[in-house]
Formats: sequence, C-alpha cells, structure tokens
Amino acid sequence: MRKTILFYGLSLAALVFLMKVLEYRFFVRDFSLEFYVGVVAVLFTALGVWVGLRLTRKKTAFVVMPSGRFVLNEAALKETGISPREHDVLDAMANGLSNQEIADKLFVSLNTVKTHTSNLFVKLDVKRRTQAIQKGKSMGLIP
Amino acid sequence: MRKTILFYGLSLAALVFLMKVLEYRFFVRDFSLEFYVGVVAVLFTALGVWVGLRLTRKKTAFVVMPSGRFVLNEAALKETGISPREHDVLDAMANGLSNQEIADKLFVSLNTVKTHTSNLFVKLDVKRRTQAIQKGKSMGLIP
DNA sequence: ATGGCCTTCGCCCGAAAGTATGATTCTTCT
DNA sequence: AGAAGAATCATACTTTCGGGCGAAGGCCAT
Repeated sequence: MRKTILFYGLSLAALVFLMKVLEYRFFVRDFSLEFYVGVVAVLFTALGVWVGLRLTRKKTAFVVMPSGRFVLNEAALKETGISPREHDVLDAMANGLSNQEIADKLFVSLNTVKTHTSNLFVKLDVKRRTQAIQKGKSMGLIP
Repeated sequence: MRKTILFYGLSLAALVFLMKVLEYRFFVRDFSLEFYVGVVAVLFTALGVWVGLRLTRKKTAFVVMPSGRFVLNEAALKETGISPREHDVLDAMANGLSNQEIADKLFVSLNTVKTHTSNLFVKLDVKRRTQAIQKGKSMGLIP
C-alpha cells in the first residue's frame, strides 16, 4: 500500500516537472495560455482515469474452508469478549433471521435480542448485521 | 449512452469556463502560474477519477481471489433471471454495504438500489438482505 | 459483600430497509 | 416499427434496525 502511494506521488512529481518544462518550452514562446492549460488538463484527466482504475481493483481476500467441518475459533471469541448468548444471536443472524425471529427462536423478547445485537456490533466493531455476519465468518466465529 | 457523452461534454465545457474565470480572477491579479495550473490539475484529476469510475462500472468483472478460486455460477444466474445490475447490488450487499453506500458506489440513486434489491429478493425468493446473501453464496452467485 | 459480568427487558426515537406503483429512457430482439 | 427487458428514478407508506438511555436479578470472584 505504501508502495502504491509512493508511486502515485512520484508520478505527480514527474508531471509537475513536465509542467515546468512545458512552461518554459512552449508558454514563453508565445503559445496561448489556453493551449498550455489544455495540455495540463488532458494530462491530469488521463492520470485521474488511470488512478481511478487502479483504486477500484478489488482485493478482498476470502478465506474459505472447503474441507471438512467448521471449527469454532475460541481464541477469537475471547479476544472479542463475545458472550455465549451473543454468539447464539450472531449465529441466528447469519442464518438470515430477523430480530423478531431470533427472539422467538431463543425464547426471549425482541428487546433482549436488540441488546445482544447492539453489544455484538460494538464487540465486532461493525455497524450493520450484514457486516457482523461477514466479520463473524472471517474470524471463524460462525460457519 | 448519448446522454452520458453529452454530460461529459457539458462538464468539460463547464470546467473550461471555470478556467477562464480563474484566469481573469486570479491569474491577472498576480497569482502565480503554478497555483493556477495546480487548481486546474486537481480539478481535472478529480474529473478523471470520476470518469474512470463511471467507465469501469460496466462488466460484471469478478476478480477471482488468490485463495479460493470462485467461479460464478452462470447457470444459476440465468435460472433466477438476475440482471447484471442486480448482481452488482447483490455483491455490494454481501460486502456489508448499506443501500446508500451501494448507491454511491454504483453512481445511482438510493431509490434505484431499493428497486434492485426488491427485484433481487423476489428472484431469490427471500425476504431480507441477510437471506439474499446466504442464498447468493450457496448458489455460487457471489464469492 | 461489593464490584463486575451476563442476561433479561423496557421505552423512545431516528435511520435504514423493504413494499408498491408508476414513469422514462435505452437497448435489443422480433 | 413495435414489443420486451434493462436500468433509472420518484413518491408514499410500513416495517425493521439500531442507538441511547435505564434497570433488575443472578452468578462469580476478590
């Protein structure tokens, strides 16, 4: 990551240098300012397109377990401080259940489920249940 | 498509106009050429990034990840009748994005995303986004 | 026994998600 | 040319989530 930033920086520097060259090569020779600016504009537009393309390359590594059974990562459980009940909720959540359905399944009230989910989000450092599921899976908390 | 081209043209025209304004507002008032050019450069770089993002949002383009060789199940795609755009939304959804974030990422309005998600739920026969993610994964629609 | 947890539950409120319906534009296929 | 399917957006409405309080009982360690 640092390398790419450095690379962008160097590219910018190179372009600035090119600008200076153009400035003394063309501008002083009575080329119009519009022309000069136009060149700069085109150049930087191209740079922008290129950077835009670079930036949107996806990288999201995904760790899947095609083999046998799912093993719970208990170390991660302790690190995050997720309680057994919260873990139940996370599991139900990952199965696509709504809070109300989770409440019915666990025989508790809707409010209780909400409390659990809220605490869960804090402990997982996420904002939405979809993210919680994602993170839970990647951490080996749920299958 | 014609409209987008027209839009780009207008954007460029607007920027050129802005350039002229800057030219008479700042340049003649003894601001340095470097400053002026810098503003132009930043402006057009931003434009370039934006254009780059817009241009690359076509194509389903799922980058295969190093450690799991995900292959899109195109048969399932046809069976469910999920459109390319809906597929984009599903992917973003699985990455834990909110509808608003998806809208920003795909350069469309929130309402459009909602429409896509609704159609998606019907086609996947689910009721919630969490279920859509589950089903999407199990059907090989998303990594 | 006191402080710290987990679990349970309540209320309020705003934000996000989802449903329904209709409209426009554009491409593609017949 | 016309039908059909996309993609886009809008408006209006309901439901679900999520945050921010607070609180009570149980359990377990220092």
